[in-house]
Amino acid sequence: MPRNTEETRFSQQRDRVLRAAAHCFNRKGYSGTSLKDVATMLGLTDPALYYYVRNKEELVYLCYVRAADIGRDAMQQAVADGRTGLEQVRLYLRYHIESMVGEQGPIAIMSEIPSLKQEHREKVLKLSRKHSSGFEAMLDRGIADGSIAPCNVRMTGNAIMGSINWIPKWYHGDEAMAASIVAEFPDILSRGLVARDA
Amino acid sequence: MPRNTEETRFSQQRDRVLRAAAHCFNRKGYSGTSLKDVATMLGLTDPALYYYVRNKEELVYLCYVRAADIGRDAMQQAVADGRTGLEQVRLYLRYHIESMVGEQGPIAIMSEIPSLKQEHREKVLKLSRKHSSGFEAMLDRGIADGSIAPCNVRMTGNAIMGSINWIPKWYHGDEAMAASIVAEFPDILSRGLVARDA
DNA sequence: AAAAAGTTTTAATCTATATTAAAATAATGC
DNA sequence: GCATTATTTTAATATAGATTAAAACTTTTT
Repeated sequence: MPRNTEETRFSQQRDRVLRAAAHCFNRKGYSGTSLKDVATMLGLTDPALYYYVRNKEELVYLCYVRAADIGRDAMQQAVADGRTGLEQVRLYLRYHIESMVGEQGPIAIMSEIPSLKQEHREKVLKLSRKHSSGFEAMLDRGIADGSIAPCNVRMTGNAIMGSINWIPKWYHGDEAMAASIVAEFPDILSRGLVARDA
Repeated sequence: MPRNTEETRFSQQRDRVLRAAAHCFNRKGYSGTSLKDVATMLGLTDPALYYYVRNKEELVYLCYVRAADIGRDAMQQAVADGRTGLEQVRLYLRYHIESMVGEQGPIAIMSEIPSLKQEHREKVLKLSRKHSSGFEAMLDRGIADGSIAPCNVRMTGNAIMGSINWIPKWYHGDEAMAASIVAEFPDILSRGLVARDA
């Protein structure tokens, strides 16, 4: 019991740290936000953060891993829930976007991977590539099953993922806006994919 | 003659500075890139940059203004050249993307506007909003003339612009890739807009 | 070819902020 | 209530990198 509760409390607190950091990083960039910025946001002083992360670089790294995990979860769920490739894409968009603008709080944009130290950079790039491949696989599936019109999956993936990645740049917690994004984006981003002949 | 040639040489050099800076900023962010990084890229030492810009903040500001100008030019040209709203959108996408991956060298992503000092921030935000409105106006025009299916222009604009803004994050000068982007993106991004009934 | 203007460099300063160390406070188990 | 562990703070250190100043080239002008 002790081990367990302590661990959850610790990791809960750490998650708060990561969310606060994501919020700052999304607005002012990695080096643009000081640890003090993040700490202040949580009502702490900067050195307190070192209780949760080894250093600033690791803080970013963990934010990115968290972002990747959330994206992966959305995709897995979508693949499980959707029948056709098109359905899967639509569900993925919905799930992922719901996470981004919802409860899970701000999710870090992976915009400064180059600033990570080699080991971390490679791990994040790996996750990132995996996510891209996963998305392209959904597109291929849709093309194969006839729900998606043939297209350059690589470029289509880049286009759609870019649009999603950019959301945290202009969305900053406005509730009404969140609803609007969830309601509109999946459709806007997938409308161009559907096979005409069906 | 003297004034003129000197001025062009100066502004040409300054443009090289801005392009080098944009390249660095796009990869490692504002505070993540040192003036030394930028200078080294041009075969200079850091203090030399102060001959072209007042300080680092102004360097970013000028990069952003340059980016805005290029986007504006693309849009103006598109509005001049296209008949229907849909045509204008397509041309704009093509022109803007051609600029981004072409001659004009890397164009800065406006991802750290919050780091600018108030005066500059306001100016850039103004340009940015103007650009967004311009895009939404093209969409409205298309909906009015029947070339574009009715949609939430605000969100559709956010979606498409986000996709474009993200390009410099993954495109880093590969020629073949550039051709592919120019060939595919305009179509990928506008396919979802076209009115079905036509 | 001397003077002036334009451009870049070397050397010196200055500050913000990441990080560490040690101490203090709060919480928990016994 | 005491001892241990967890969490945060205050105080001190260290350094990178922006900025400034003054000097050295370089190019242009006359």
